[in-house]
Amino acid sequence: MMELFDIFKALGDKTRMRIMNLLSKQELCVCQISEVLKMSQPNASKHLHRLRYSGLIVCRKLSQWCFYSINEDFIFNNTVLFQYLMGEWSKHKFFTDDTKKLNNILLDFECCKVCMQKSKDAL
Amino acid sequence: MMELFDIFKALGDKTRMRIMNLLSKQELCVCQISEVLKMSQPNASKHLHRLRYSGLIVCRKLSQWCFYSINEDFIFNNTVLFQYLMGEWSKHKFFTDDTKKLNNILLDFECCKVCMQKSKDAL
DNA sequence: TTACTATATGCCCATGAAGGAATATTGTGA
DNA sequence: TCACAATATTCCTTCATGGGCATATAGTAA
Repeated sequence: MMELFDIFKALGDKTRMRIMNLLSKQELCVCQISEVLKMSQPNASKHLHRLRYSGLIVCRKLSQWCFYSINEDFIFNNTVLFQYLMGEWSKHKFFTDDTKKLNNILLDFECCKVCMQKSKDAL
Repeated sequence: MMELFDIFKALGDKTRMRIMNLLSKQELCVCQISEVLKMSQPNASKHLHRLRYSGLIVCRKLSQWCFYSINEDFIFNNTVLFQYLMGEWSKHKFFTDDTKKLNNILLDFECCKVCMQKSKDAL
């Protein structure tokens, strides 16, 4: 089994929980995450690595961009837990603020217009 | 809100997850937990303190014994999560082994016959 | 009081995790 | 080739954590 405490350890960190909330909305690249969460790119990258290593997220590479998203297997194997998380994230301002900010950045932020287009084209 | 990541941090430890599994079966005192999990009493005590501080469990004192149990408020506020946990605990041998051992100890272990009786009398 | 029991706390050590800063890697385009 | 962009990795420091051990506390019984 994917060790139960590993899942909880991975989620037992403010930053990683915030990342999971963002990824539950849509696939994102590192620069978008570090922008929304106002953190350095290396730091975001490291947390993403951790989440990926724990099996919670997956990565899809497109030229120089890396698009992260929630691992479908994780959702499938932990449906109830994921439902709970979605519920909590939508309930607390702390997370909905991040979500709002994400939406703003998707509209206004220059950095990732190219990669967003690439992402869409590739689908 | 009870901080979401605090819940996950508290559960993101093998020992504490095992304790939660045991307490989901029934109210227990420290000596029973340390016996089942084969760990020192101070160590069990410290983990229980952590779980209590995080709001996951409560303690009921009866003379020199301390009976720990899952916090009903926690269950009420996190029903879906608790369902998930109960499901996982019953699914994996790692936890069901602890549960079996608990049952054996409740029958055979001398240490807590007195306190178990006290516990029942007090209800 | 004293002895004993159950539990809690404090000290210590070793390990691990988070974040900053610099650097390495990989891919693109000129 | 070189320059640049997105991401990953490494080093370092700091801080949190888990567990062993000894000790303190609280409650009971003689």
